[in-house]
Amino acid sequence: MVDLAPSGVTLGPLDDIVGYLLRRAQIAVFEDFGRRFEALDLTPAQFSTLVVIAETPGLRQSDVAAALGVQPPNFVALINEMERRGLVERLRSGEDRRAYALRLSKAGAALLGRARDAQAEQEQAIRTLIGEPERRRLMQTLRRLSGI
Amino acid sequence: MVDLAPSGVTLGPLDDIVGYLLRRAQIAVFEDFGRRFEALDLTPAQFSTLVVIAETPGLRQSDVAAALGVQPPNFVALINEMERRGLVERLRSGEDRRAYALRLSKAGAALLGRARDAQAEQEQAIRTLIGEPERRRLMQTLRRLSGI
DNA sequence: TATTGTTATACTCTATAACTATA
DNA sequence: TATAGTTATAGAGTATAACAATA
Repeated sequence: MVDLAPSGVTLGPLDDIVGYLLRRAQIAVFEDFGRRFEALDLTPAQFSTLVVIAETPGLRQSDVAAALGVQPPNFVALINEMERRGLVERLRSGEDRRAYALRLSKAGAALLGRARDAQAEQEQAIRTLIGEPERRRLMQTLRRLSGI
Repeated sequence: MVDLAPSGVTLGPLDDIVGYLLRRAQIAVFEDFGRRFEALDLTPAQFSTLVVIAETPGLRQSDVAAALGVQPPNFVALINEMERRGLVERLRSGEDRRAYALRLSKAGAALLGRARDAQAEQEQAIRTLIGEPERRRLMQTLRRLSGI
């Protein structure tokens, strides 16, 4: 006969561990992203791909994949889908005919415009929650933490 | 004939998006965790499970799973593996014979001790990187961000 | 020989439906 | 009829090996 503990669970020490809190916050923010981007039908990976291509049109697939930390084989399916939807164009390079130069289509640029708006709204929600000075401070700290 | 852009990729606006920086920092911190916990053979999910059970011995599986945000079916395999390794004990409850009361074994408590040391070292590395006041401020902000 | 993009594949995480044994 | 734990399964995300075309 063993007794069960009453179900009032406490996370205890977990609530003072940066990695744990980082994970929980990341999940919450990504779920919020999912709700905001549902109508646009864009995942975080697709959104960041559009942003990088818009920033530097003509990049090779491998450069974009490396910048985003995606393995080249996994990036193929991601670009296939966005090309199928008419958001991204693959253009064979004249200099190196193995490589594609990636560009946004008109539709891709238009969708990215709407996506940036949705993204700005999320950033505004974060500002409302923690304040702008704290948001800037958080971003600075997160950049440093990436170098652990 | 299409020109490729020179491969100097810039992430552009992504570097000012909290969600993106959160994800990058979380990946970096979890990779660091992976290196530190390699010898202990513990994943973040296993470590947090040990912590919660140690904090409140006798909890049911479903309570621990809910506290950690793991679906009950996925939690079964996690507990199976830790029971197989002799770290966790499943004890049939007398009050409710459907439920298990979870406890750490001696070996589980010992391994958790070593894991807490490894975890404290990671926390110290973070202190070295960003300073203790900033670490406390970060944790507070992350807790608030989880409520987005 | 090396590199770009690709295919095939496998492994981890996560989510849902449906079962069993108890309540 | 409902709940605790379980099984089966399917979908993402991520990783590596090996190939064709081109350099």
